[in-house]
Amino acid sequence: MRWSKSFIPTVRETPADAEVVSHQLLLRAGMIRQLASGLYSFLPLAWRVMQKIMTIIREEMNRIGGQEFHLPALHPAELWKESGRWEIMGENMFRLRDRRGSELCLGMTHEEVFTAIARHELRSYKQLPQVWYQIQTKFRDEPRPRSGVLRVREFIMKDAYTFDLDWEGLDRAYRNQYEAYCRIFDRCGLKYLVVHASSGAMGGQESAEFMVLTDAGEDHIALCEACGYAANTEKATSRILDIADADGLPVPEMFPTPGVRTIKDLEDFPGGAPADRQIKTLAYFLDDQFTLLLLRGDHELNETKLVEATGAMHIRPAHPEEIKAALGAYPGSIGAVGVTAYPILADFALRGRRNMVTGANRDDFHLRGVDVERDIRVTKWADLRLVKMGEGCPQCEGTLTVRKGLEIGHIFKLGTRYSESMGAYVLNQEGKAVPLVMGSYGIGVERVMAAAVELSHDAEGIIWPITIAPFQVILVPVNMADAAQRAAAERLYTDLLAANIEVLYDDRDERAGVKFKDADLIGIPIRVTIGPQKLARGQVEILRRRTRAVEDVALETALTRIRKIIEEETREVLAR
RNA sequence: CGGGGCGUAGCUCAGCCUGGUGAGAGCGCACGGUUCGGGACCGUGAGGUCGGUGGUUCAAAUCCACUCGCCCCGACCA
Repeated sequence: MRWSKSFIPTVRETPADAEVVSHQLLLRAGMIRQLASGLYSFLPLAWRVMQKIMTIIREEMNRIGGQEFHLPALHPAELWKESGRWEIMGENMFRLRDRRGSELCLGMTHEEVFTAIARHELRSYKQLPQVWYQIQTKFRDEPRPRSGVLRVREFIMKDAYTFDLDWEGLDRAYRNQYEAYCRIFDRCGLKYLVVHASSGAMGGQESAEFMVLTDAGEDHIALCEACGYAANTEKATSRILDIADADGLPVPEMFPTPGVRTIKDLEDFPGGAPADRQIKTLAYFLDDQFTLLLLRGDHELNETKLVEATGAMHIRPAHPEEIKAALGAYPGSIGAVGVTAYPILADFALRGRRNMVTGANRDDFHLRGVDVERDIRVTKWADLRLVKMGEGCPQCEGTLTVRKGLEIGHIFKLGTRYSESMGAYVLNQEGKAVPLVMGSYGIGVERVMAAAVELSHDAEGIIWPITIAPFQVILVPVNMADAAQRAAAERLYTDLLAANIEVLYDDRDERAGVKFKDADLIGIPIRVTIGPQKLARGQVEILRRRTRAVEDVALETALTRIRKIIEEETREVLAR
């Protein structure tokens, strides 16, 4: 490709509203442009990268027996009503009506449609297992699109679905996908982590996320260096030290705490208590049921765990006025002692604790000497706590650190969640109808591209892993006005093309500095420079973007050498 | 949805607080010239409904109201 004929609109200055590195660099490299909030156009350079990623994905999916489909993005509402997700997805789903008034939605994911195909067509265990996938656009009306291409409302996802007769089959399918994912991300040159995850709105039993560690990510991952435990904090558990409580009072005692509203206030208040001796009381509505949630004062609620523990579909914190009406006090003075009218969920960390301090349900008063199990009618104990940096690993004696991660892939063991709700059954060997056991597996294509940028860039621009780079080689004659340089460049260009090497030929009539800056910015792994001095000696210069290592080679042997370097670079991507 | 911020040339921004000078700068773009291995220099030029609507005023980019859009921080997910 000749640069002079290409559309590669690089920009010098970083656009003001780009915060994360991948957003800034993809914009500056002339790869993406924003159309509206959460909607991006992919320009030719970006599309080349995405196609390479998709090719790698296809190869690995096909390798494990995957069969590629292409399903509609527009779905009838009935399908989603059958699975129950028409309600669950709420505002995140784009909904519309056709001219006859029928309800439709834009697909957020494709469990429903694939299951609908499966239930019509799969009848016998003899047809199993099946591994189906597609690479297709998904629509999600995100409450807050952000970080460039990382969180958007329309994106390309590779989604795969497996159908098996039984759980052993699903385990195998899941394992295959897991390994395929590892190969995909390895080949894309990403350094990633596999973490235990919550399955959220997808439902199902077990799930794992593929994460790239970067501050641009939105997830928090708890890691143990000692044993390798890694979990999304939505799911993570931890070991915390037992606290030995002194004997308390025979009965809780109310005391005035004027102005005390927070855990911190009460710590500082004379006669108060350290955070780990306080009971934090939160009021939530769980599907319209007012509920009290109890945690240790220094612990934070994990809403994902709350949803999983209760099965609630919609949760929200209660408003101050609602709390006042229910308990007789405003937040800051509420507690669960003596409360019988509402369910009370308590975190395991409060079990057996005595001599605690909590709100008295009277503004500006607290209770001391509270023995949790004696004084509070807990309806359910659960793990509700968000793990924190520095707590103990749940699997070994190590310590957890918490780091930010970007989710690039997620695999789920769905089980029979969809096959049962949507009636996808096959006959087994005994002639008995059994629900298909399903798995679902997703990769965000744009995120893979952005993650590569987040992980691999420098002050000058992007450094693409050669496996997904838009071009393998960029050829830059330093001065197009020099006939000798131009002739040499044209010849090498023709040779590279003939050798099937992906080359971007910077034939623009620009100064060398401009070309070098642009080459660095768009991140082509191998730069071949043709300049006056070296050319006079019959040589060209080869520079590697990542290491900046430079070597001069004879013009005649350049092609061979470049081929060799491409092989080396490719090997290095896989080795990293 | 709650909180914060921003909309002036293709891009980055100044001007606004304290209304009134011919709406500006740098970069980019076009043309001419000199340059030519790390975003060159000189000259000339094109380019704007100051996000939109309404209002206040003799006078609005500037003040007020409404509205649209975008970004960032918190609850969702590839």
